[in-house]
Amino acid sequence: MLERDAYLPRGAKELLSKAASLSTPAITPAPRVMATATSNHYSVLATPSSAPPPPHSDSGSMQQAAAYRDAHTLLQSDYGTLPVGGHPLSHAHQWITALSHGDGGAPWPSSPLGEQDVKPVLHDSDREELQNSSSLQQQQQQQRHPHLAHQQPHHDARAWRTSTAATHIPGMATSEGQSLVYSQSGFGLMPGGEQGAMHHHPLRDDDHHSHSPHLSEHGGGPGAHQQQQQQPLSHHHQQHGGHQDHSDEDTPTSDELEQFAKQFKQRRIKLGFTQADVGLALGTLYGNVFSQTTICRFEALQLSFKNMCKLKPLLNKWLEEADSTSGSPTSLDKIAAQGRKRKKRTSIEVGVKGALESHFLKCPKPGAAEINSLAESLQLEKEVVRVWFCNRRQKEKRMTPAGGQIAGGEDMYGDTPPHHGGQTPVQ
DNA sequence: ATGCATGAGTA
DNA sequence: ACTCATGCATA
Repeated sequence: MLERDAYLPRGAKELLSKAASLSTPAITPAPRVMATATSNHYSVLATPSSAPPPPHSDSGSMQQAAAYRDAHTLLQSDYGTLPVGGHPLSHAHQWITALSHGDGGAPWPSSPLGEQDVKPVLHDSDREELQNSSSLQQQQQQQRHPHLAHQQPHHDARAWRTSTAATHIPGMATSEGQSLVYSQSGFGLMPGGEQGAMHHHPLRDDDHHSHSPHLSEHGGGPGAHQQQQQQPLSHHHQQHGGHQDHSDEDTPTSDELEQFAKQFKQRRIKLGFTQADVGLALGTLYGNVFSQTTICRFEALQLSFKNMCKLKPLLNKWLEEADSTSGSPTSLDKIAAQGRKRKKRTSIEVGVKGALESHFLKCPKPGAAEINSLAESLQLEKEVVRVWFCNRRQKEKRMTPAGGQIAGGEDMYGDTPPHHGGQTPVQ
């Protein structure tokens, strides 16, 4: 019940807390300005937002860092304040409402920041390209799941730490923001190369579907991570047959990644940067902005193997940059932000969580019906329950070094039905 | 540091 | 409807 309230824009309860993570050490090279928390967000009706005008609006790209922070802060607490054409978004589940209903061009014109996108290096043309950095992922993992047993040295999320399989990631050694075209396909099949003979043929269905991308630009509005897409690069799934040794240096092995993460964190701290700073810098330097969360997870190795591999080069480059420019202020730019509506985070009570946990143990992949009943009994939104399970599964896969479960691997739960399109076996 | 959330791409 | 990458909002 409480949860439900959260959805409503009534702004019943919103504590604007923010800032916790934004506060950063004072060691940063760039002048940072902390924005003062404005005020409301959800309480659209409660208090008319007072969008303060941006201090700067030109494309000066210098103190964007500060600007960004400001912007960020404002935006965050400003969700419900968008004066967007007053669409009556008051339906319970319309959190994400508005985003792209062309109401005038800019989805979130209300941005008090004024910084639309002043990125020196980013332009529409770029957006498409640079985005590709975050594109390699899922397919691979998914496949390993069902039947990867012998196909590849599954370096999947949970097992990747244990398996020191030497995986190569072709491509992506570039040092340019725009050339970061990671080839994920190579990733998936490369194992055969070195492994020798475990794979039947060069390409199984694995690679051909691998490719893409997805970018999620969802809530990350402010981050401005626009869509990422990778280039059509012809799936160069180079076979393993004499696979060229990537002359570069990216062939992250689990150990390497671990080492790197460790090192990275240390350096970062020594240089006086926060995780958030790094994320921002990556955006301005290479076009892909990442949040503090992602950097944090990288350092904590809480990302999937593939994801780690993808980020490593970027972070590595940033390290070099930061290192060389340690004395001089680098350009900490920003990125424009767009506000987006995001549902307020639902807090699930412990008791309810326990119930969910129990069900999870019994059935990690509940069918729609089951989710429904669960939702009812727990008085949660069905969507919330669904998402909870999704996140729960992800977490399991993530294999945080903490629990130390690192399963050996195979499939944890039954996955999608082998054939015959009809999910929801459980009913 | 982490929980809940979004969304692209895919099955 | 799911997975996976990613992140806002929070603890």
